[in-house]
Amino acid sequence: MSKPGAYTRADVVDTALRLLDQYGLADLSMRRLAAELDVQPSALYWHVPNKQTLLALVSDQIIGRAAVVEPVTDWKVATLAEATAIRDALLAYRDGAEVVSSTLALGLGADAALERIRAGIDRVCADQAIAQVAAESILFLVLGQVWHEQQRMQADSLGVVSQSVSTKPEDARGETANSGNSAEFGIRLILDGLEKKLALKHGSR
Amino acid sequence: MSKPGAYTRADVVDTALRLLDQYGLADLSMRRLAAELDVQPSALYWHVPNKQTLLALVSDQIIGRAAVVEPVTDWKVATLAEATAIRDALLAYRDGAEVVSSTLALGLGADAALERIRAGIDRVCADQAIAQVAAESILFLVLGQVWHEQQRMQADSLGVVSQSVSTKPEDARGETANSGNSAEFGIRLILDGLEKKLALKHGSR
DNA sequence: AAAAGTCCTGAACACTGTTCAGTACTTTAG
DNA sequence: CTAAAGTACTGAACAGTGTTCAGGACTTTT
Repeated sequence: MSKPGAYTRADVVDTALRLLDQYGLADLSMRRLAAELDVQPSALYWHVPNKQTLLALVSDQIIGRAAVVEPVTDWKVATLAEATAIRDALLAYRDGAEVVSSTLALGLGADAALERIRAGIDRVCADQAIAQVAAESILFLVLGQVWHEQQRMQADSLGVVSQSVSTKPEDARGETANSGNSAEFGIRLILDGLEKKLALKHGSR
Repeated sequence: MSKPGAYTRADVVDTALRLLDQYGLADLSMRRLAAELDVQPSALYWHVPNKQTLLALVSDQIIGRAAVVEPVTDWKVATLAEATAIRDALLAYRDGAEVVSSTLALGLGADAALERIRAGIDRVCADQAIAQVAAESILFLVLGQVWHEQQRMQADSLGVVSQSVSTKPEDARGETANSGNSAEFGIRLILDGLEKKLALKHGSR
């Protein structure tokens, strides 16, 4: 084994995730992470090759904590539930969408998200290429929306309050509920489009 | 006026855009930009308040150079053409999608892209909220795809060549053509889904 | 001739990710 | 029981980063 007080890679990743949620991605530096663990910055590089990899591990942690969806028969409902679970997971951590987006774009990890969305689609879509594009479409859509949303949250909380006239009293609750629905709405557009395409394929046989 | 050899804000932005395309976003530092203009780094802060704003201006430049689409009657064709024009604009500059994504997420500029896509949708969609979500869906989809694509390009060119067996001779041309088609495919899914939703709304009256 | 405005210099501040030789400690091997 | 190997870390440094700020030329306006 090792020294009793020694940290593992999992400890480092967990602490990084906690700091991310607490201070945001911009303030998540290797030095800050090291200080939080009462350790020299260079110590982190024993556990992790570089910061990018650390963020990839954090990403995996974020989407790994997405709720498990109970199986349902309708593939559209199932896929929508899967996408919503991922959406909620991204929303659960500060700057979650930005971290996962970057990681995914760089091609490191975070593939679990795609796989989960594809699982529902694959049940009805035989064409692998179509299923892949459809799943990517849904994932990019969710990531883009949540990223935008989280950035706005931070901007709002950071004093740039617009206090505009357009803020009707009912909007306070209404907006949060609506943002969830309008997120679903975009996904539904893709699913409906896919359904139509699949129906045509079956019908033209 | 001013000293003849003096730079304008446009000069700074244009040079930034050139350096972005040449060396990529990661290597686009204020110091490098200053060196390229034969100027001290601090001089840049007379033209621009900070780097984020600079990148926002660069973003506007990128999507501002998207080709003008000739007007067509079919709203779906028109919107698809608009989205494709934006896609091509992003692809025209190295790391174009990443820069625009970040700018858009931060809520600075790059709204022109959304407006262009919405224009086509607004022609048939009376509900502002629906049109907004549909347009956002398409834009996020395009940004995500191109970002991923450009990152893979850079990774490939940077020696991490997979030289896998799956690279059939025809794929060299085929992939480029296909990536365009599969990009269109995702957008079409959204447009088809929207069309169905609109048809239901009209039919249920 | 004086004031105002424009564009930039030079130096510094407070960070950042990362590397590397060395060190204490624990576990395994002979 | 001693020697080697492996684990987890220290301390210092390197080479950069965005940004600020007092001041200096230079041009234009008053």
